[in-house]
Amino acid sequence: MPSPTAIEACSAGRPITIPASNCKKPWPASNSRDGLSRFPLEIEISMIQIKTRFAPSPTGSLHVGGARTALACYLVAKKFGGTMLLRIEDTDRARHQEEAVEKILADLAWLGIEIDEGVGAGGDNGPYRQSERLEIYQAHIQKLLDEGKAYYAFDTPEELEALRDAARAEKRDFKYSRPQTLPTQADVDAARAEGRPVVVRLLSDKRDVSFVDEVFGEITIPADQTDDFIIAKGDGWPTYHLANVVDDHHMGVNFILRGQEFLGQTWRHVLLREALGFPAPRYAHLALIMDMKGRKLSKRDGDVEVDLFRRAGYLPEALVNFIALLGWNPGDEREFFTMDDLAEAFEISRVSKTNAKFDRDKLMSFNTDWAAALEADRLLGAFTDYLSTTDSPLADQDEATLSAVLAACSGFRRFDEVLAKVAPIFMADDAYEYDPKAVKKGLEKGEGAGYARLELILPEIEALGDWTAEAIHNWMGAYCEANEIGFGKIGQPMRVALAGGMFGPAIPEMMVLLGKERAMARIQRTIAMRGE
RNA sequence: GGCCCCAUCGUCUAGUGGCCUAGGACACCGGGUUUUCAUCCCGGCAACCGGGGUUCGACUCCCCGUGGGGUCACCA
Repeated sequence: MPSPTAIEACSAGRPITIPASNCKKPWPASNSRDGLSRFPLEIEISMIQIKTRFAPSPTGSLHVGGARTALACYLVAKKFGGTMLLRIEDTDRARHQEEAVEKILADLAWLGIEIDEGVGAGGDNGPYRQSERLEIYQAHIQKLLDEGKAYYAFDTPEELEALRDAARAEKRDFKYSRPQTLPTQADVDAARAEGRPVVVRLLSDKRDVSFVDEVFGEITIPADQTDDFIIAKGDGWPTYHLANVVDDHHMGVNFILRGQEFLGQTWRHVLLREALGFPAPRYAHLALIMDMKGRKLSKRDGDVEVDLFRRAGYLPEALVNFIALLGWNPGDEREFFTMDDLAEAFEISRVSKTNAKFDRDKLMSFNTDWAAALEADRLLGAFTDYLSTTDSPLADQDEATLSAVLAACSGFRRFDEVLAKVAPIFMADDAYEYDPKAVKKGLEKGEGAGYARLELILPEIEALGDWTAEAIHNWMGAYCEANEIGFGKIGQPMRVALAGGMFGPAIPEMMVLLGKERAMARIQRTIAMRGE
């Protein structure tokens, strides 16, 4: 059964560094040269081994809000040569989804966020899944009980709900009222015998609770807003608050970054932490990401899961760059950042307190820029990764072909656009479809001028010696000049003949991708269509 | 509703009392380059939530109002 030794065991031999938090004067900082804090530092930052953690609950795959938090954890750890830990918070057995853990790991990896310790990385402070740490939590709960800092309670959820309803009806806050005399072990036994639930509540100090947040400054929760919250559920498992505080301490986490939804609940953590005798970590809460209507981002808004962006043809570099700039900026006018650039430039002191709206147009713009900037190798790798999520016939092409496709589509915004542009090329020569509007405009207009032009140029194309984009392009230019016509006069008919529509890569590139034989076949097929 | 937090172009934001006639980027509008789509280039439109203070001087500091968000679980 749980004993104090279990507690000692999990913190044995691990010196706890005291972070320079909890300093009084919060605003503004005059000496935040390290960029880590807007507040005066009491300890040189270089002396502290920073350890951040991302602690998702495995209820689904990673969404952009989680990705942003994880990115901040990664960046802070990396900037200061610290470590980032990944812990899975699965104390709620009902909502647990095992596949979610693998998905989260894959999403983080795709984004380029590397975990130093924890699930998927190992380490000496495990296990890193809360579902495997029950004894540790129970030991701490028992310790609190033994020291008179926590007590048992037997209310049923129904009774609690009734109390809340009553409070609401009277327009006053519901706060759990502590019994005059705390239950004894005999009361516990009696309750159990009666079949009543047995939970444990923290005996909260009745006082205002203050703490310093690195982005929001000093936060104070009035005493009348706190109460004796539950730390152990009826099923014996700890609540989020207890498990979280215990784990952060024993795992050596000293810098907590998380969403702003926890800001108003942090008082529970400080009270718990103090009852447990743990030193204070530094806190930084990140403002939330909203949809374009200003509401909390949800699945109703479409792609909010990282994996969906991957499947939609976005580059992880672009997503990371965009997300990093949601609520943070370097202070100058740079906007283009690699992960390494971010790690160097990122400063908690420059993180905004305002919620940010997730603007897909801007994400698209970043993606376009990144697609143009990425080295050919990396771009090819990303494209291959994208193709692996589709059922496109492109997925079977060799690297040389894929590279040629990418080059032919330079200026593209997203991988799905590349796919759309070259799709006709990778269909059978008698299978791609003609866009009626394009046929009318490029072929039929002017009493079949387009068809006539195709017939005229076919022999010249056949006579072409070099089948390279450059040679084809030169020939087209020379032909237009010799016949005193504009480029469009042959370009439009050729485009329709080659791909059936009015958009796609440049014609020479398309022809090279097709090969001479297939290009000719397509032109012939198109000519044969005349008069049908 | 109580409590906590926030408030500059449509969006992300710069701004730490005079450098602000408020800067950049995306979007949008106009023009240009281009054989198509896209890219790219040039130009333009566009904001300090309101009211009181403080000050010689407020986008910047204080107060109130308004608006928005978060949170008030045996979920995390």
